Parts: sequence; C-alpha cells; structure tokens
Amino acid sequence: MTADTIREPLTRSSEDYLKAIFHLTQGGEAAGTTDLAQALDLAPASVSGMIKRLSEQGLLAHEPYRGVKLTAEGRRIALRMLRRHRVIESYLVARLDYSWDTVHDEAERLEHAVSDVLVERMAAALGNPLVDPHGDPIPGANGEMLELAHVPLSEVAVGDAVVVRRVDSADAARLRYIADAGLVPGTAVTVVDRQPFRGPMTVRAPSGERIVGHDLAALLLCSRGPR
Amino acid sequence: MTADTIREPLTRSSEDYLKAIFHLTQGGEAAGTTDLAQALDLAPASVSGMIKRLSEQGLLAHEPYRGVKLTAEGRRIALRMLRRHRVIESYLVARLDYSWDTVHDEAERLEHAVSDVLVERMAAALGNPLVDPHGDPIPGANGEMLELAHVPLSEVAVGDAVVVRRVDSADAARLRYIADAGLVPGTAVTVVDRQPFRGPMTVRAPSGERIVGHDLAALLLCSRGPR
DNA sequence: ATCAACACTTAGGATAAACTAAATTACCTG
DNA sequence: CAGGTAATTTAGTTTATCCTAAGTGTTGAT
Ligand SMILES: [Mn+2]
Ligand SMILES: [Mn+2]
Ligand SMILES: [Mn+2]
Ligand SMILES: [Mn+2]
Repeated sequence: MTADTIREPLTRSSEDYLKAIFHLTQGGEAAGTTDLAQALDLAPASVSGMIKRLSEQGLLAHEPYRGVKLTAEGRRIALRMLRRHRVIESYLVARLDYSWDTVHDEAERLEHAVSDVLVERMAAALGNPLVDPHGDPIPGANGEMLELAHVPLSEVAVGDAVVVRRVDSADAARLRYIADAGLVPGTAVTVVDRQPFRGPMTVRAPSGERIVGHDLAALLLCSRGPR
Repeated sequence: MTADTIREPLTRSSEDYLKAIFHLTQGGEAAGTTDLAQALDLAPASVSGMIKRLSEQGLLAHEPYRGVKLTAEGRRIALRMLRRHRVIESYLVARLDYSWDTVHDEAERLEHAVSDVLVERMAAALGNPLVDPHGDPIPGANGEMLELAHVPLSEVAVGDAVVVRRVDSADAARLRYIADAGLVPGTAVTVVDRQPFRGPMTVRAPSGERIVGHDLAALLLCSRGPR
C-alpha cells in the first residue's frame, strides 16, 4: 500500500519545471541546474531553490552538484502536463483555427488551468489523436506514451526517402518557415544532396527541391516506413 | 491624451477581486470589505491589503471605512473578465458538452489563462452570442453590456405570464434543481398562486405546475415581452 | 451623549517564487 | 596534483498574497 499523501495542487511554476526536467532527462542523463535555468529563462539560483522544494515534495531526486531526475510521481505529473499541452494544441488547431506556430504559447498557459474533464472532452472531440500538430506524441490518459524511433533529416543518407513525422521546435519563425517550405509532418522527402561539415542538404519534396540548413534539418524528425 | 502607464499583467487574484467588486457595486453602492471577503472567501484583513494595492494601481477608488468602487480602468478590466467568463461558459456548453451546473468552476480558472485571440475565436465560433448559458449578458469586445430590466419571479403578480430569462446563481445544486423543474431560461411561465410572507408560489410551466420557494423564485429573473 | 457591536485597518508573520552577490564544489588542464 | 574555470548552492532581498491578532472607526440603541 502506497502512502499517498494529500497533495496540494501544484503551482504553474512547479508544473513547468517538471515538464522541462522531463524533456532534459529524455536522454537518460540527469538535468543540470544551468540547463534547467536556460530552458525556463530563470537565474540558476532560482532553480536551485525550486529544486529543493520539488525534492521535498517527492517529485525529484536531487544529487547535489550532480543534477536532478524525476521520481515516478514527478514523471507521472510531467506526462499529465504533456498530455494536456498536446491535447490543447491539437484542439485549438483543429477547432479554433490556430496555426501551428501560434498555438504553443496559448497551450503553455492553458495547460495549467484546464481540468482533467476538459482535457478528456477535447481529446474525445478529436477522436483521441495520437500526435499533436507538431507530430509530438500525446501521452495517454493513463500515462503511457509511445515514443517512435525517428531519425533527424540531417542524418539521412543521400538517395534515401523518408517521411517527416515531427518537428522538434517551438520557435514560431522556424515553424512558419518549415510550413512555407512544404516540409510539415506527413511530407515524403528524398535526400538529393548533402554538404559535409554540417553544411546544407538538398531534398526533393512534393512542393519542389529545397535546400535545408543543417540545424533546421536536425529539427525535422523522420521515419522510413509508414510510421 | 490619457497617460496610459505600462501595466504589468494582472494576477489571477486581482482579476477575481475586480470581478467581485463589479458585482457588489452593481446597485450603485460602494462594496464593503467584509462583503468582498465573503464573496472571495478570504479574511477581511487580506481584502484590506489587496484594496490598497489595487487602489495604488488606479483600479479602485477607496474611501477608508466607506468601501470601494471601480475606476473607469478597473471597470474596463472587470467587464473584460466578465466577457471572458461568459464566452468560455457558452463555448464549453455549446461545443464540449458541459452542463450549466458544472461550467462555472471551469470558467473561473480558464478566464485568467485565455488570450484575447482565443476568446474572440470562441465567441465567433458560436456566432457572437449575447447571453451565456445562465442568461447572463455577455459584454461586447468593446466593453458595452446591455443590461435588460428583468423582474424576479418572486415579484410577479398572480395571473401574470412571463418568460424566465436569467438565473442569478452559480450554485450547482440549485442549477440542477432548476433544470430538473423545467425552469431554464427561455421557459414561459404563468403565476398561478402566491403565498404571503415570502412563502412559496405556484407557477404553470410547459413541464407542468411547479411549487417554487420564495428564495429560489428570487433567483429566476423574468421578462414580460420577447426580451 | 455614551458605548457596545460590528466593520475596517494595521501590525506582524508565513509561504512561494523570483533576484543578485557571495560562497562552495567539481573537474579539467597543465 | 595544484589551480583555474564553470557549475552549483547558499545567503540575503523583494514582491505578492494570504493569515491571525490587535487596534481603530462608525453607528445605532439606550
Ligand atoms: Mn506552461
Ligand atoms: Mn506541440
Ligand atoms: Mn476566476
Ligand atoms: Mn454564467
């Protein structure tokens, strides 16, 4: 029997910290204070303070000077926030005419205000989508999330044909550029040319041939097959 | 030329104070500290503190020991919050299957998180409704709100026929009861009988004859004509 | 005219979340 | 392995919002 303490509702700040830590620890490494500070646009000292509070609440495992990881409970909450964020983005784009480059900021605030009931109503209204407008997978209401093994376009070999599945950026200008270039998720592309030393690559898309810089190509996560 | 100061975004608390003060001052009287404390479920001392802050921000006119009124700017913000709240309620009921007794709590949180863009998208999606699910008028995006002269059912004479237009309560149990009794806004009713001394009255509605206690009848705001 | 009851404000304290400045720790490099 | 640099934590403030307890103002009833 787990002694589930009665938990105060988390603050907006706490929820954003847990989400950021989830992202930073996706690779298995602990998240550092400075990285976290940069992700949240805060001073490192502020992050140290919040880490202490979240650790005391049992949401983080903190090794001083070594970084933090999420506890099972912290991870559960982070995934719930991720579901909220992505369901909200999906709903706003599908039903309220938002574009994929403006929807992130709105979701960033709403994710802290919606009830579970509302999130599930929105998800149900859309037929329980599996990915959001950026191709990011939406965790299930129970907390499972299927992570698909995607490869960045920047690492696809010349001659290979792939499908863009996901765009790993929340930057509005980049998202607009990608959409204008006709490289949104679902687009089939073939790599025509690659320059060395992190140079640009040329791809053939339905919209025509495109030259894509290395950094941008690294944001375009692709799959070979139908998924 | 008005010297419009650059204003920090208001906090959730401040926004709820302004809304509460708007409601309490609808009759023209200043709002008292204790009444505000009761409306917001806070200690009176806390309200005194917030009154000072909001006054310094130019949102309230405070006469110590006499109460507060909204300034023009405070009123503008209060009406914006009211629009948000009521548009959100309308949208959730119309598009996400909320019932009129559960929608208030959701809107109470969301009203602080939505952008102006989202509010206008929701309003437009519904064809810019003029009233919310409880019959409360929705202020326009410019801040005008048409207040209709309604009479409480509790003051309608025997034999008179009226239409329920608005239910002046956010209490879920009362709202459910009213819906079950078939007395939602839009319903035509005729007063059949009235007992004296704030006693119950009998009304004929399409759903049949109903006995309605005085306090509940006072919440049912009615009109004679088509409005 | 007084005073008790009630309303309101002030005083002082807690908590959350941010900051800057000043330690402290880790670790790489020579 | 000593030192320097970068990362991190600690110390001390600030602001917002709440609280309780204590003091002050208002007012109606005697
Ligand atoms: Mn957020
Ligand atoms: Mn997304
Ligand atoms: Mn509210
Ligand atoms: Mn309403």
